Amino acid sequence: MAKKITIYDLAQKLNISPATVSRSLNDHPAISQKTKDKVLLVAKETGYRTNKFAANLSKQKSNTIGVIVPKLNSNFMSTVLSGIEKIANDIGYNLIISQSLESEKKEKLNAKTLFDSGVDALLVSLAYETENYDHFTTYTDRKIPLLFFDRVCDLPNCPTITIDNHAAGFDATQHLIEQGCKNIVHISGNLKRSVYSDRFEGYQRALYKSDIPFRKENLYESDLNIENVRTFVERIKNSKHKVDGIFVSNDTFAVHCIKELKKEGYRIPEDIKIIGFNNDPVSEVISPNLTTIEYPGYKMGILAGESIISHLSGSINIQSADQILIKHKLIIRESTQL
Amino acid sequence: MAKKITIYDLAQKLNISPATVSRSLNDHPAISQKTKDKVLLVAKETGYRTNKFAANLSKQKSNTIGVIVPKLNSNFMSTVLSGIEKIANDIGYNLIISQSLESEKKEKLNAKTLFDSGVDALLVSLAYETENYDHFTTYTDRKIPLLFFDRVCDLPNCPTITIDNHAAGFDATQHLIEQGCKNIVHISGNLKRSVYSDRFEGYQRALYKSDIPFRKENLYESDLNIENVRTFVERIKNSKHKVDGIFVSNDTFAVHCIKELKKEGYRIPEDIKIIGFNNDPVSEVISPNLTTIEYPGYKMGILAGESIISHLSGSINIQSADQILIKHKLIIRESTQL
DNA sequence: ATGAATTACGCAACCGATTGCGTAAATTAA
DNA sequence: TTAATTTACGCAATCGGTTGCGTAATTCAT
Repeated sequence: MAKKITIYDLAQKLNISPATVSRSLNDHPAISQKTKDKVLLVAKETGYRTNKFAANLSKQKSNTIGVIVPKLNSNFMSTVLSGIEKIANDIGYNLIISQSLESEKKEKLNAKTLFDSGVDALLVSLAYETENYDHFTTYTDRKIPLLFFDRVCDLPNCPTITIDNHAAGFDATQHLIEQGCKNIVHISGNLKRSVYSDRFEGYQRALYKSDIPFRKENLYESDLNIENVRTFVERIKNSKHKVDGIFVSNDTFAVHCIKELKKEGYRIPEDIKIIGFNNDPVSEVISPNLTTIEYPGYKMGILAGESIISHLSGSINIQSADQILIKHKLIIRESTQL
Repeated sequence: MAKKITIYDLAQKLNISPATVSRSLNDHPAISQKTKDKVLLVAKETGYRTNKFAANLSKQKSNTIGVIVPKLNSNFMSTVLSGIEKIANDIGYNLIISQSLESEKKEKLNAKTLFDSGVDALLVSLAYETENYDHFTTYTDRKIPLLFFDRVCDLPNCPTITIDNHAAGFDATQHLIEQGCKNIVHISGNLKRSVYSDRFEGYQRALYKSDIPFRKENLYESDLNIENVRTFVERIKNSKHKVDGIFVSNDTFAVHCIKELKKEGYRIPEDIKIIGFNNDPVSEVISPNLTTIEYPGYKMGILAGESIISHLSGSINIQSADQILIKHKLIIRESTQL
């Protein structure tokens, strides 16, 4: 059971003051190199470890970044987190990760807990449900850097990182149109979230541009839970107007649609063409391979990390509310091409 | 910009001592209900938030659990983390998550950082590389609960959570044998990790039990990175003895093997039967659907969380080094059955 | 009513590092 | 050699709760 040794112990051993020890350890310019060396040496020998609790208290910062995500266990989200962690780890920050499980209530709770834990910054991807953003004012009031990624909101002066979902939705739909689709269904997530509503608008704009009328019944809003695939396929089957293209806002859902449609005897892409979203690993496993929009999660994580760091280090003016857009890319595979 | 208010402020407002405020806030029995009520009320009104830094310092605990995983972005690991987070969150603990990226060096660094951050407990799934476990003695010395899951090691008095990999490897192989396979290849991860070596032993035992000789060339050890699929398939093709069954220690790798083998003209399961491991979502997307071993990640996370919590709350004797085994299950699908 | 037993709360010493301010010591200038 | 700078370090307050111990206040028993 190793003894806890403090700067006071070191000070005593060296016959100097704790203040000097502290400054030496932090490489403060007002301390001579000779003294620093002595301190560092003894610190090594005794196995001194700085007590973060004390340092945090006196500095009022924790070297910790909080993250709230809807759920950890999705390929996209864990990839983003992986990127964030990489950056945080590289510069010596810890990451406290919590999930809202798509519940606004839990999100509020997590925001509060993380605040009380004294995170130096907060990264958020919103829950489906969240409509009210008051739980973040605690942060903005105290000038704690706050950044939204993927599922963002329009809070003033809050940087966001997303792809251009509007353009991506447009590109996806446009691609289907170019492949000859005349009656395209769009399966969307919760339209309260701009990620989805933007894609939906892009979809509409593409239709409009090609003089294809938008039919209300061609919009299918859901939580993209694959349990709903069945219902959706029924709807396709019973559709008055023959559906020949589907733009799904999520690869996993798209993949299961393909499976189900194939069971129903549809040929893909001959009868129906399908495009997904995210470029999830499953998109290359399904047969036919799924055309999709690449949504670079890791890069998003890296950028989110870097961006929040730069805010923390104060190198960026806190008022400079930036909106980072990451490039998406259309990846054409078999599900939309003969 | 809200003012920071402390227990001293509350004390002043109420004309009582900070000690009483503190005890009231913590529902200490020595304080009358009347006083507690008054304190709570004023605390609410003024928007008092306890300063965790100070509390941590004086209590020498952080209400934080550290986690080190090889990588965040795998379906299995993020599912486990999701379970851990659920438990931690429910009982008011924060989770600091870091990834070793399969590097022993980084794992050591993370262990040190988390220790310095004052985590109350540590959950670890080891990196491929790790052979030396000295970085954990800091924890055991200080009696900080330490638990390994999935990729575990045999440190004395350290609880572990795994499935019975030996039995699972046996079941997988036995299943292939029952389906008529005579020459079964095993694709394993790094055999330094017991998860993999146990499965390998199970594989051997199953062969032995059916009087099938084990051929050295039928063991393929790799990092299970799908870039190696190609090499592996070549090896199958050029094998002296016709391979008719493959047991892969990882679904993702197995799925890509199927893709590649199909390209080479092999029929699955007619020519070669394949069984994977993990029951990853992709296993139900590939055609033919992949037979696999279910490895309940979420449950593992839940158990890991609960177990470490019980150690924390001291309800379990610290010496009671337990080894929790989670039940696995053989899931038979098309890739092994005609 | 009075001593004994409870109950309710305050005092003050921590927890361990940080930091503004002041000053002795060392260096330079005159 | 002495005064003016500069350098190097120490003092002591501070961050905000927590908690052992002591005592005043209240309740109970007789």
